[in-house]
Amino acid sequence: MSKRQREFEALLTKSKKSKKTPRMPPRSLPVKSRTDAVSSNTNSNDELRTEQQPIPQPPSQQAPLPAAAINATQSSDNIQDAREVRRRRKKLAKRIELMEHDNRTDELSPALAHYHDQARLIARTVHPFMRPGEVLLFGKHAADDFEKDEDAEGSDSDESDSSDALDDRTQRSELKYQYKSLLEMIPNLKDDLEIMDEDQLLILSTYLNNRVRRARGDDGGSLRDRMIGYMSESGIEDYKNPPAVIEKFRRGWYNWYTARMLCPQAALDRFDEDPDKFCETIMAGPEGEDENIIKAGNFPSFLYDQDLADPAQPTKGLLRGKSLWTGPGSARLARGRKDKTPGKPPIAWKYKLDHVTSRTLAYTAMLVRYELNSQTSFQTTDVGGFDGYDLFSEIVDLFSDPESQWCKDTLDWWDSAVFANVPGRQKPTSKSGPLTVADQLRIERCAAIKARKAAQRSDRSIAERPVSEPTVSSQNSQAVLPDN
DNA sequence: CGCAGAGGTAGGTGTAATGA
DNA sequence: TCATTACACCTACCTCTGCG
Repeated sequence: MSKRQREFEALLTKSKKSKKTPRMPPRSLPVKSRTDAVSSNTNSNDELRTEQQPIPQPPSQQAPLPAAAINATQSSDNIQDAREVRRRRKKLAKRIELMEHDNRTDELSPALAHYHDQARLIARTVHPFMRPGEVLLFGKHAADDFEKDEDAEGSDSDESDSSDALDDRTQRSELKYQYKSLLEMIPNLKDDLEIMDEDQLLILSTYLNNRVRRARGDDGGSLRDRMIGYMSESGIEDYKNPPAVIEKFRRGWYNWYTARMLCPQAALDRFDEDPDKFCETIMAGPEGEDENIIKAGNFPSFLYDQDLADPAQPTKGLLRGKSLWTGPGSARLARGRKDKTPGKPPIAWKYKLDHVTSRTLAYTAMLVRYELNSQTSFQTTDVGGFDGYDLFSEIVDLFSDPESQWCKDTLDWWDSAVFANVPGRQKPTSKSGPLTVADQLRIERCAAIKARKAAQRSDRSIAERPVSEPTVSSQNSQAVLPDN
């Protein structure tokens, strides 16, 4: 564990302890007491405040300045600023109070509906195992170091860098990405963090964490039984009639149906030769040449479209599967869900997601992997040395070069085969046949916008390097199409 | 040992949209 | 307007863990 990570852990632990010490039975706590607690907590804010963020005080408590130094305009500005900070603090305290209430009662306050929706989207579009507390602490205390990090990333990495240092940089980079995503998704977060104290941060973290966990649970549940239905489409005669129900503890390597889906695509021939022997090898803990056989980097067969898969080309047919995002009714439709379909709209419709990102795909893959295995409680590790966290990272990494042909083809496929009918989405232009005038104008318009954005990016590039990850979709950044 | 909280599951309920 | 559909997500309940 890196030094910085230990510092985060210590801060997180400290936050938890400081919260637990004065904990009272929440149900018996009268509303007034809770209000008092929230407002009194704002004082402990001082402990965490950085030097760059002076403590705003009401004008009456500010030390008097020498009369000669007082500029009338400045004085007026100070009063305005202090009022503004007081106003923000008040609003924040109210919001945190509601969150604390929701945390305690498991209710959903209507005033926080947007926070609730965005929080549920975190697991789905940023990281299924995000620890909001760690990310927020990182952002609050390390945001100033971002520039230094980016300078360091920009310099040629020293070959003598230890793997620990590399891990540390990777972790920081991931935390930075998650923090920036949170800023995009959670309303007012940047402003709130500036004035938020330790306890408020903990309440917000718990609020986000509860919703991340629930969204993950709900999505897993909705996939659980659908998975069995999809098996009948494997195309292999022996696997076309799976049992209607396979209990969770009988999945994984305990039966051929789920085992074949978990088997690495590259090892399917070996699996088909003797499925029982293959399963035994995995469950006994693969050794020697087989040690890495089911490591996350050897992508399991369920991630492939078996009609396209080609042993000579490991990426062919990869990541073209069914959709969590457009609902089960869409899984067998050529262009995804129809625009006009009875029933409550699925996730992609609700959040206006009109394309996938590496992270939404990785999230879905991880959930499916878990639903196929025999574990009865959610864990990232599984028999045979498999690690779900690695699977997530490996899939995100597949898209690290957005210019690669595979990356473009895969995202194009998702655009046309799954998200083609999302309302309000730009319809992809037909690749064959003459373009209409509107098509030509649209292409010109897109090209002009792209050129303008590229120019703006290059202007900013000195002061601010772009995050390497693809943009996370959110309600605030809807309709961002991948650059392909 | 009891309590509280975290993390999980199953099943019921709510709801947005369609179409008669 | 109302029945139907197909989904999201809420609720109740469970187990496990940490703490006093």
